[in-house]
Amino acid sequence: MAWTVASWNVNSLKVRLPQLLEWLAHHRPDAVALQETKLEDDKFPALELAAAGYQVVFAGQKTYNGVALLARDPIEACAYGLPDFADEQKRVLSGTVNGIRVIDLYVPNGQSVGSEKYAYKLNWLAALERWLEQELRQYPNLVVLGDFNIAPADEDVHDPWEWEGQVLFSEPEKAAFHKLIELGFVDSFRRFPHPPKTFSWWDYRLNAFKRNRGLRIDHILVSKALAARLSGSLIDVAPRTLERPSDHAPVLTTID
DNA sequence: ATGGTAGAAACTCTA
Repeated sequence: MAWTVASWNVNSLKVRLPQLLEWLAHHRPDAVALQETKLEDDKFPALELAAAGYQVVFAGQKTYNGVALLARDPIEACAYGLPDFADEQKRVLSGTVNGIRVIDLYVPNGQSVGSEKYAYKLNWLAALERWLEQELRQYPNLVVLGDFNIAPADEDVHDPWEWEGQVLFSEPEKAAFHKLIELGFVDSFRRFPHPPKTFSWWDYRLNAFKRNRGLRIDHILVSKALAARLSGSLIDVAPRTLERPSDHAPVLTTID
């Protein structure tokens, strides 16, 4: 039986809940990782999602960040945050669904190369790498997905020359992404053919979506054991065409 | 040309 997992940076779950419910009804993914919920936990729409057939776990805060996992079957052994990296920002949430360990990430944006937030991003990614090395040993069936805020290769950027050296596409960020891959992950999207210039995020400004001036910064990495079972991958741009969209499109991967 | 838009919240920060 095929198993589908998705990731979507919703940029405010309060605003995007109607779009999310519609999207869940249409795609019926088995597990979903959300980022930028921007909700404190007492405001999380657990009842609405339960009515849609999803169990939920979440780690939120006011105004910024916030992650959540949704699944049709129970989410077990939940864990919060990066170990050995004290952080008030709610960016990491883990759980086991249908025997597959799922880690939802909202990687720091980094703001601009050389800024304090950029240094925080690189330190955060180094801590992530150390942790995922251990997680891979513990969980052979491991999915790490979310908003990585890194476009890993030229093919993932509408204009690599324009973006060269910029945050989301700087060499240290790309190096950090490739070190994650080298731990033993596969970028599920690139296991299947896609049209050129397929992206997952477009700036709200300057008609970037209409002009397809996007980046592919949302990723679903799967361990080698799961990579052998991949049967498809997709970025669903439809929600980005709606009124009042998130700036990110959902990404999906199916495992047989 | 260093802009512009969106979200949350509070007249600014983050992305």
